[in-house]
Amino acid sequence: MNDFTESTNCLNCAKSSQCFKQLIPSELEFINENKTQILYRKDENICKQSAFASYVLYIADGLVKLYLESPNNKNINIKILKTSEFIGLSSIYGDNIYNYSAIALKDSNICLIEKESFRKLLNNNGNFASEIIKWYCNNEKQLFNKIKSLGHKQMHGRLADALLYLSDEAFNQEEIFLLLSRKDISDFACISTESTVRLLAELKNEGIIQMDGKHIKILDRVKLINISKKG
Amino acid sequence: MNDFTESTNCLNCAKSSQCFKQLIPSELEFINENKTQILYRKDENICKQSAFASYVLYIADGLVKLYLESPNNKNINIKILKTSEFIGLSSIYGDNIYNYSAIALKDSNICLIEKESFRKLLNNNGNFASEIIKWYCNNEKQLFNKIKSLGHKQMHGRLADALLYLSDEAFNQEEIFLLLSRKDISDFACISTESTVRLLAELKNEGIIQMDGKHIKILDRVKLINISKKG
DNA sequence: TTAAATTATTGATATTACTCAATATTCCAA
DNA sequence: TTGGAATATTGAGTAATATCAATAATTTAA
Repeated sequence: MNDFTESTNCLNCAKSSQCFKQLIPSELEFINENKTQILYRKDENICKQSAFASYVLYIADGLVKLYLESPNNKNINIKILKTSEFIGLSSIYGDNIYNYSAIALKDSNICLIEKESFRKLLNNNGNFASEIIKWYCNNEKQLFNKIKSLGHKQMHGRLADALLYLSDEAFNQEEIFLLLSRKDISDFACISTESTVRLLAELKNEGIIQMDGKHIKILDRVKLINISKKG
Repeated sequence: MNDFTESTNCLNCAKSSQCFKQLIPSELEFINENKTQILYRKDENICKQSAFASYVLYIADGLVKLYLESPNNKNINIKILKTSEFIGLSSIYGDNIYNYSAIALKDSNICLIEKESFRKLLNNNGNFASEIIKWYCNNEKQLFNKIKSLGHKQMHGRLADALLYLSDEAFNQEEIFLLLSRKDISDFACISTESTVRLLAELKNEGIIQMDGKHIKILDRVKLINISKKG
């Protein structure tokens, strides 16, 4: 963590998102004055669905799981966020509450940015706002993929989608699966934990994945994509 | 339709969205020069999933169904858009293709706005961009609701969600259900058409809805909300 | 290190919801 | 108006998947 103590100043932050590059120095200074950085330990709650949202959160360094909470402990995992990503962006103009919960998958440095300041920057700097819109374009596509997976696919297809997502090269250096329980995986696929276990065993038998405890590796991505397509 | 012939000029368009109010006259003029208005007849395709997206579409007047296409005619209906709403916003910065298909539920006047011009405005006018971000905040919330509905709810809850959405007061003057087939309703709930028919009959028997052919009216919204909550 | 708690696994069963098939109804065009 | 196509409805059978229960393995905390 020590290499980030130096970057608590936004002006020379090494983990800056593309959108911040659109800001002029005085604007960056403005952000810097209206943010706090907090270290969340693994498994700590970063934000809670339905809670009052005063800040936009930015992952200076870390790994975070976003999920929707439902009654009966039936959560839905939405995605895993990495360094340089935002949490709770939509609270800027939405209901002033977080629409989801977030938990640290490993120790994470999170910047809390005053919502009001963020709004001011959006209004004053169209390039900055455009970058945020860019983020939303991509975000929407991801949510559509989730909806497609949940809408009409059955177990096999859903789990394939979850595994493909979690093994995406975007997470290359992170051993994501080591940080997830079977329930986490099933909450990504939105199937029962028992079904997840059974299907994972199947995939292992078929040589599509390699599995040893929490360690899971995709051996045959093409077959997995086919399972996903077949639904 | 006739009362819109006069508003093909953006500067005095009566159906202007909140975001356009952020534009100065020269910017409105700029939009006006880079858009075309087209009348789509009921049931006509307005945009097609995966097709090349050159325009951002704006509903000057009409009613449009957005849906995701999957193989096997298993579509997923996402939402119904009314006058003053955008279609295909995310193609501005995304993959340059439409992420969904759209069809006119009734005759609709659609403005096709050059993507490049739209981008230019976003970059130059933070207030305009902020309004678009506002739209995205709300959009995200809706998609999360969809995901919650599809993730762990079973038939009854899903259909309740679909009916609650379609009977929302936001559509007050539109007799939405008259424009939808049973398959449309089931594609909103993501359940089979046969199940939809059976459940609708149940709801009618229980006095929760009134139904006569395509005409459906919610009689007991509270009970429907309970069904939705119970999942 | 050991006991307790949590998580993972497996099997059997029950529920859910789809598919298929048959029929009825509605819509549409000639 | 009338026949044909599309849509809606109903029933029966089946496939998919969750739940429950029991056990095993792993993790955690004292």
